[in-house]
Amino acid sequence: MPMNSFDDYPMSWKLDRRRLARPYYRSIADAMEHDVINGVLEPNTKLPPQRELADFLDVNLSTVTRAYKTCELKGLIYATIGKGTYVSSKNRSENVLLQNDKTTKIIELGTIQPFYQLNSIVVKTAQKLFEKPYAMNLLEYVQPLDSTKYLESARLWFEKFNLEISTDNIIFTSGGQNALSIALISLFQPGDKIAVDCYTYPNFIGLANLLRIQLIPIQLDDWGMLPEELERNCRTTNLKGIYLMPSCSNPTNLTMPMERRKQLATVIKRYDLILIEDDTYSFLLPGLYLPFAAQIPDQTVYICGTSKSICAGLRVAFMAFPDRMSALLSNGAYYANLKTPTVNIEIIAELITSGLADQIIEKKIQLAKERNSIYKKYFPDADHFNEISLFQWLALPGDIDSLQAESASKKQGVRILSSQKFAVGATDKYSHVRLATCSPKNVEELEKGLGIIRKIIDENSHIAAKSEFIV
Amino acid sequence: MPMNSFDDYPMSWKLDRRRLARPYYRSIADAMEHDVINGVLEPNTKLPPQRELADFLDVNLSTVTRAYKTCELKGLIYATIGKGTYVSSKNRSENVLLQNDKTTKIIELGTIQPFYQLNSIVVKTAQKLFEKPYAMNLLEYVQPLDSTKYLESARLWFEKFNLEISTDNIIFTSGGQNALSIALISLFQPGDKIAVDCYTYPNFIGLANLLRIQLIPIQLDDWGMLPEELERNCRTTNLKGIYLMPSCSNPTNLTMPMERRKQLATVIKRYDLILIEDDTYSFLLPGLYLPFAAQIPDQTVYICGTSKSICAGLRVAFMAFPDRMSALLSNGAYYANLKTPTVNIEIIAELITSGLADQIIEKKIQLAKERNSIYKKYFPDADHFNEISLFQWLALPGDIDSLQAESASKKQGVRILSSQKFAVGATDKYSHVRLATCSPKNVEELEKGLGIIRKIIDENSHIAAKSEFIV
DNA sequence: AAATTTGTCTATTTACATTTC
DNA sequence: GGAAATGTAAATAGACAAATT
Repeated sequence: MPMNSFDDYPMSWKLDRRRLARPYYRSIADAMEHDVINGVLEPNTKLPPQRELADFLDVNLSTVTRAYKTCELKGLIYATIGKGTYVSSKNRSENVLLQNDKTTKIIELGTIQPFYQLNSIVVKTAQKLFEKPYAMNLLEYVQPLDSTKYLESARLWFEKFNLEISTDNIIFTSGGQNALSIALISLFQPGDKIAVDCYTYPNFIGLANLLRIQLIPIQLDDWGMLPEELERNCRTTNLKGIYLMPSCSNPTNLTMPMERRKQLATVIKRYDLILIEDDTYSFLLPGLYLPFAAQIPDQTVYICGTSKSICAGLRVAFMAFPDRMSALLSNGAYYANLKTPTVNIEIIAELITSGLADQIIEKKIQLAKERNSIYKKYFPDADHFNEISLFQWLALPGDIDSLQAESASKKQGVRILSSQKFAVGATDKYSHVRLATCSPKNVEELEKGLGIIRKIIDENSHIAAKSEFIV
Repeated sequence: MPMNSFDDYPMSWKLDRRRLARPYYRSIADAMEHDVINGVLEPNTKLPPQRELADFLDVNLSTVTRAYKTCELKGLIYATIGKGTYVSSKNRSENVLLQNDKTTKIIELGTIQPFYQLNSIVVKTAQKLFEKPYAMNLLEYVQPLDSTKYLESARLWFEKFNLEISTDNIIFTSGGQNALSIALISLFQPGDKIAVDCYTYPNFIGLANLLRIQLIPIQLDDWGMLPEELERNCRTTNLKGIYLMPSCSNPTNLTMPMERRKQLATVIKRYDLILIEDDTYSFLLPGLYLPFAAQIPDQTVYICGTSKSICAGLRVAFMAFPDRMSALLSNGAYYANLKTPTVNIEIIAELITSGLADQIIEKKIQLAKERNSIYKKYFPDADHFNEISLFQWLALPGDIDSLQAESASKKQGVRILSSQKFAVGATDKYSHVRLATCSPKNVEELEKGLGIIRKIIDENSHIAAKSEFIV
C-alpha cells in the first residue's frame, strides 16, 4: 500500500501507524487512553473526526468509532454529533481517603466531613446496644427475627421527608455510595446512558466510568436541571436513566423548587427514564419538599444515606424502590455485598426510633447555618449561597482558572475542590470552587481558610488564566 | 420475501418471525432470556446452531451470534465450538437472606452458619471498644491517624497462613463477597473470561453473571482443578483470570495439595492470568499450605474474609494484591463503597492482635471436627470427606436427581443444596448435595437432619430420576 | 485423518440523525 | 434553510479455529 500524504497533515491527535496492531480498535483506544491519562492530550482538546482518523490510519470508519466509544465510556472523552469529539475535564478524582494525610496540618474545605462532635451521641447508643442480651445475635449472618424493626425505622425516616414507603420496598446498603453501585449494577448495562447535571457528584462520575455507563450532561439554570434540555436529549439520544440530588445538589448547591420538580417529572415519565434520586441532603430541609419518589414512585430508586445526616462511620444507607425493581435490586445488593452489617443498622435504627437522630440533625442544621454565615462574611456577593448547606459553590472571577486556584490554595494549606472535579462533558468557561464549610475543625480554622481563599482570589482576579499565580 | 420451508423444521427452539423487531439481536436475546428464565427451555436443552437459526429467521449469522453471546454472558446458556449451545443449570441461586424465614422450624444444612456461640467473645471486645476514649473518632469518615495498626493486624493474620505481605498492599473490604465484587469490577471488563472449577461458589457465579463476566468451567479430579485442562482452555480461549479456593474449595471440599498448586501456578504464570485466590477457609488449616499469593504474588489478588473464621456479622475482609494492581483496586474499592466502617475493622483488628481470634478459630476447628464425625457416622463411605470443613459434599447414588433430593428434603424440614446450584456449564450425570454440618443449632438437630437425608437416599436410590420421590 | 459442524472475532457496509455553518 | 460535517447504531461479511464425526 502506498504511503499517502497524511504524514504532516495537521491533526490534533494521531497515532503512529507502525504502532497499529490488530485488533485495530484496541490499539487506537489504548493509545488514546494513554495520552489522555498522561496529559499528552489536555482537557477540551478537539480530537480528529472519526472519518479523518480512519482515512489517516487506513482503517474502516466503524473501527475508529469503536475505539472512540471505548474511551467515551471510560469518561476520557465526550462526543457531540455535528460538533466533534473532545477530551474530558480532569474529573477523575483521586482516592480522597488515600490523600487524606492527617500528619500534615491542612485546613479541610475539600471533602465534606459533617460535624463529628455529634458522634458522642452515637457512641452512647452503641455502648447500650452491646450491653443488651441479644447483642450476640446481631453478629450473625442472617438478620434476626425482628428485622422488621429496622425497616420500620427506615420507613419512619422517609416519612420525615414526605415519603410513604412500604417496608417491603426498602433495603439497607453499606452507605450511599454502595447504594449507587447497587443501583447502577442492577438496573443498567455498560453502554447505557444516564442524564446528570453538567456539574455533578464526582463519586457518581467515577462509579459510572468504572462501570462503563455513559453520563450525558444536561444544562442547568438557577433552579436546577432544565426540563427542555432534558427533553431535547431524550429525543435525540437513547437515555435510560437520570441522576438527581434535588434537596441540595452537589456541588451546585441548588434546592430544586416544586415547580421544577414537576416539570422534570413530566419528562422523566414521558420518556420512561429510571430516576436515581439521591436524597442524602434531605435532612437539611426536613418536610419542606416532596421528593420525586413520591411523585413518580414507579420510576424512582430513592437513596437516603445516613452518613451525612446521622453518622459517617457506620456506613448505612436506605434504598427505596417500586415493586417492579424489587427483584433486580435485591439480587444486585446480594451479589455485591451479601449483606450490610446488622450491628451498624441496629445503631442507626435505635438513633432514629429514640429520636436522638432528630436531635443530631437539628444541631447539624444549626452548626451549618453558623458556619455559612461566616462564609457570607467573606463572600457577601456570592451567587448560589445556601444557608443550610454543608458546602458552598463559589463562582470565580472570569479570569481565574479553578484548577490553579485549587493548587494555589493547597500551597497555603487549604484544601478546596475545583469545578473541574465535578464537570461532565463541555464545561462553561467561567468556573467555580466547592468549599466544604462544615469540615474545618472549628470556626477559627474556617475563618482562616476562607481568608486565605479570599486573598488568593483578590490578588489574582486580574491575571490571565494561564499565567503563574501569586501565592 | 417468500415464505420458506422452515415453518415446521424441527428446531429445539425457535422464535416466531413475526415477533422479530429491530434491533434483531435484542429481539432474539430477549425472547431466549424469557424462555430460559420461565422454564420453557429446560437446563441442558440443546439450542439450534447459530447458522440454522440465522437461516430460519433470515438474518445474518453475526446477528444471532450477538444474541447468543448476550445470553451467555448472563449465564443463561453456554456454548462449545463444534458441539453447540446448551441451556445452563439452575445455578441462579435465590437470595438466601430473603428465603431465610426463622419463623418456620427448619434444620439448616444449606447455608453455612459457622458456630455463632463464639460471638460472645466478639461482644465483649466490642463493649470494651466503645468504652475507649477514642471511640468517637472511629465513627468519622476518614481513617484515624493510627490506621496502620489495622493494616498491621491484617498482615499478622496473613502471616499465619504463610503469607508475607507489606501493609501497603492490603485493603479492607466490607466482607469477602464485597472483595470479590471489587476485584471483578476493577480488574475485568464485561465479556472477559475467568476459569473456575466446574462446581464453584454460587455467589461468585451470580456476581459474574451480574457483571457479564463469562465463567469457563474446568474439570476437576480429587486434588482440584486439572492443570492440563486449564492449559487446554488457555490455548483455545482468551482467558483473563482464574478463581480458586485452594484451602477448601466450596462446594467440592477439596484441599489442594502443594504439588497441584505448583502445577497450576505454572500454567497461570505462563498465560499471565489474574488469579483471584479466595482463602476464606485457610483458618481451618493454619500454616499447613503455601498460598498461591506466596508463589505467584505478582498475579494474585488474595482475599481473606473474616466472616467464616472470626465473626460473620461484622462483614470485614482483607484483600492483598501486587503493586501493579494497587491503583486499580483502591480505585474500585473507593467507587464501590467509599469505605469499610472503621468500627467493624477495629473490632476485628483487636480480636486478632489480642489473640482472641486464635481462640475462636481453635474452637471452631474443634466443633467442626465433632460435627463431621457425626456426619461420618451417617455416611461412612462418602467420598470427599473433609474432617475439618464446615460442610460436606455428598455424592448421590446414580439414579437420584439432586434437585429432587433437595426438595424432598425440604418437605421434611431439612434444607440442603443441590449440586445444580454450584454448576457452571455442562455437569456430570451423577450429582451431589452440599450439607453444611456446621449450621444446625446443635448436635441433636444435626443428627436429626442427617438421619432424614440418609433415609431419603436409601428409600429412593432405586428409583429413576424423574419419577416421584418417596417423602 | 479428513470433512463437517459449530462458535468466535473483528472489520466492513449501510443507513441514519443531528449539529454546524 | 440546505449542504456539509460529524457521530451512532446495527446488520453483514469473511476469515478463523476448535470440536465432532
